[in-house]
Amino acid sequence: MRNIKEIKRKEFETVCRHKGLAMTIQRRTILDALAARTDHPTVDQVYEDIKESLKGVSRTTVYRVLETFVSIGIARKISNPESKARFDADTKRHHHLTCISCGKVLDLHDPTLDNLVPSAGTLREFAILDYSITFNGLCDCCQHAAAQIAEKNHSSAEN
Amino acid sequence: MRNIKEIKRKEFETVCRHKGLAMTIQRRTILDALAARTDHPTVDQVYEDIKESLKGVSRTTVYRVLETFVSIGIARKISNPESKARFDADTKRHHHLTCISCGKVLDLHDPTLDNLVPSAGTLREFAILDYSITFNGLCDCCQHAAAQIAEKNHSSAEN
DNA sequence: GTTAATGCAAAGCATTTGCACACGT
DNA sequence: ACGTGTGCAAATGCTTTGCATTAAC
Repeated sequence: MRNIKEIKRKEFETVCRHKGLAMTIQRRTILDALAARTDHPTVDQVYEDIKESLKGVSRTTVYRVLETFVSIGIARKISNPESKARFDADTKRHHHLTCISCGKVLDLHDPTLDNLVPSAGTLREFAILDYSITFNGLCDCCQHAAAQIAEKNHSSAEN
Repeated sequence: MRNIKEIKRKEFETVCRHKGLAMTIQRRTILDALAARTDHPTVDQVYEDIKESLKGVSRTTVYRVLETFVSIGIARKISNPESKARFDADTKRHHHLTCISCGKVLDLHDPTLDNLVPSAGTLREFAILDYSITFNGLCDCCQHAAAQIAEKNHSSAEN
């Protein structure tokens, strides 16, 4: 089994041939950049990642290409409470750990969470196609930062 | 037991006294408007709801007041892939049914989904504070609309 | 009377759009 | 060659900010 980048590229080429989409350098590069990250980059983060290797590329193109990926099903726009969109090349069922302090979004693959079904009575005529759980909390860094602040307050309270 | 509006107002008054926040007409009115809806309104929708009864209120105030509500814990900003923030006065644990066709977000209260814990091995140094499940699918209306289109295609295929 | 909250207008980001040019098929 | 995709710049939409005024405590 090849790496995720190779797999995504194949998937993309198949869809392109099927739908008559052009395989431009921009689309290839942006797909590679997206597949290389597991932290759900924003449009700007993807742009930063590719602008060195693809001189002259515009932010507009990154916006448009990412939307194209979502519409053909090889990427997803993930829900988050920030004011900017975040994208994910992983379209398999998985869940998210969202840091309420820094906004980082981590993937959580956990088979024990992959077969939830709401109680029959709670669903009124709604046909579920998929679902995703968002766990909100504090990531490693932010926990340490919070602990340091608490520590500081504690020692100054002692003086 | 009184209605949600009364309950929210009491909750708000308690927090205000505790934190020394002023109970302005704007805050009361915005809280009432938010508590009166179950469909996760945007800032603009709240503004539209109150501008008649509170002449001269500004959008800026609605933005600031809703953020205040989130920071004191009497409302939540909900995750969604749109580019605008949506708010929810229901701060109890609950889940969402999101229609991928029309964008509507319905609440799902289901105790069987309220005590999920990820497998120990899957969590790397992340402190979970809360979580919410988003079920994506088709609401009643959109299912019917889809069925009608399918029906139409089927009968024209017969000709 | 103090301090915090509001309203206004302007600024700030993220995102979208129109149009001419360039590129992939 | 044709039509789609891209780059640029301007426009749009949502949100935030600075500052003077107003209102709550």
